[in-house]
Amino acid sequence: MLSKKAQYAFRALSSLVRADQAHRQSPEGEAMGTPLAISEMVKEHPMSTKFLESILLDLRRGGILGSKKGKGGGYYLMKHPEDTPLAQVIRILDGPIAPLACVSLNFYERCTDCNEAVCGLNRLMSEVRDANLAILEKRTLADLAVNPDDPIRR
Amino acid sequence: MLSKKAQYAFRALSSLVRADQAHRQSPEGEAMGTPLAISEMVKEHPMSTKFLESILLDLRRGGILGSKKGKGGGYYLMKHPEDTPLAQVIRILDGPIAPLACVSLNFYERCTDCNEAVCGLNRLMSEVRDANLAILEKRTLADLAVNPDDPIRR
DNA sequence: CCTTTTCCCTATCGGTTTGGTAGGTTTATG
DNA sequence: CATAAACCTACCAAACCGATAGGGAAAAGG
Repeated sequence: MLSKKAQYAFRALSSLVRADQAHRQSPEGEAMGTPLAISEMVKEHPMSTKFLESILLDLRRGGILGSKKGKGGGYYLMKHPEDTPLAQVIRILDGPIAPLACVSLNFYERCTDCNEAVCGLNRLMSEVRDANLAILEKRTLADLAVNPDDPIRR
Repeated sequence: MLSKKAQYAFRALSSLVRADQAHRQSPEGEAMGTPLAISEMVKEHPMSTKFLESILLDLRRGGILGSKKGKGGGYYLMKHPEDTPLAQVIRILDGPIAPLACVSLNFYERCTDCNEAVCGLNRLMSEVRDANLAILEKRTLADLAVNPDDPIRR
C-alpha cells in the first residue's frame, strides 16, 4: 500500500502538472517560469500544509521538483511531465517497489538464509516486480492529469 | 514490501508442500494424513519457533492449513498446493494487495477527498492492482517448490 | 533598509505496527 | 501418566507513520 506521503505527493504533483501545462501553452512559456506555492496546492487539495511541505522537500531533493524562494516563489517540475515516471516518485517517498529487498533493483539487499538462485519465492517476486515496473516506469506524471473522457489517448 | 511474517509463511509453506507431495506419492497416501510439526519446519528454515507458531495459526484461521494436536501432530495443507494462490497467503498476513484501499477488491474503503470516477491515481493504481493479481492469483503454493532446472513445466 | 512572502531545516510527538518473547493451557498419543 | 505437540493471551522494544512546532534563510517589493 502506498503511504499517505506518496498519495499526497501525487495530488500535489497533479496540480503542478496542470500549472506546467498552462504555462507551456502561454506564448512566452519557457520551463520553470511560474512556480506554484504550497498554499495554492493546499487550496486545491486540502491537507496539512506542513506535512506537504516536507513531502515537496523530499521531491526536490530527489530531483523531481525545483523551487524558488520569496514572494512569487513556489515549486515547479524539473522536467516535462511525461519524463518523470511514477516509479521515481514512489521510490523517493516509500522506498522499494519490489516486494522483497532481495529482488529490488534500486534498494537491493542480500537475502540471509536463502540461496537466491534456487529460491522459488525469489523467482516469483521478481515476476511481480517486473509487472509493477512495466506500469510504473512507463506511466508518468502526465498520466496523472489525464481526463479519462478524452476522445483518444495513446 | 512483504513483511517478515509473509516471508516466513512462504518458507514454512514450501516445507509443507514438499511434505504434502511426498505423502501423496506414497501408496496409502490420502490427504491430511501426516502433519508436519513446527519443530521440523524450523529445522529446515531456521527462525523463531514462537513467531512461526503465530503465523501458522493465522494460516489455519485463514483456511489454508489444518492442524492436529498432540504427539505426532502438526500442520498440513487443506487443499492441493496448486489450489491455494499466493494472493490468499499475502492477504491473510499482510492485508491488501492493492496499492490503495480505494482500488482494493477485498479490503475496499472509500477514498475521502477524491472522486474515484475521475481520479487519475485511482485509474493508474487499478492497473497496478490488476497486474499484481494476474500473477498472485495464478501462481500457487505449488510454484513455490518448483525447481527451476526441471526439464519442462507448464 | 525593512517587511512580507515564501521555501528551508530540525526536532518532537502520539499512535500504530512490527518482530519477537514469555508462560501457561489444552489435546492427543503411547 | 508422561510426553509432545498445538493453542492462547499477554507483553515488549524498536521502528515507522502521520503530523505539528518553531523557527531560519532568501528573495521581492516598497
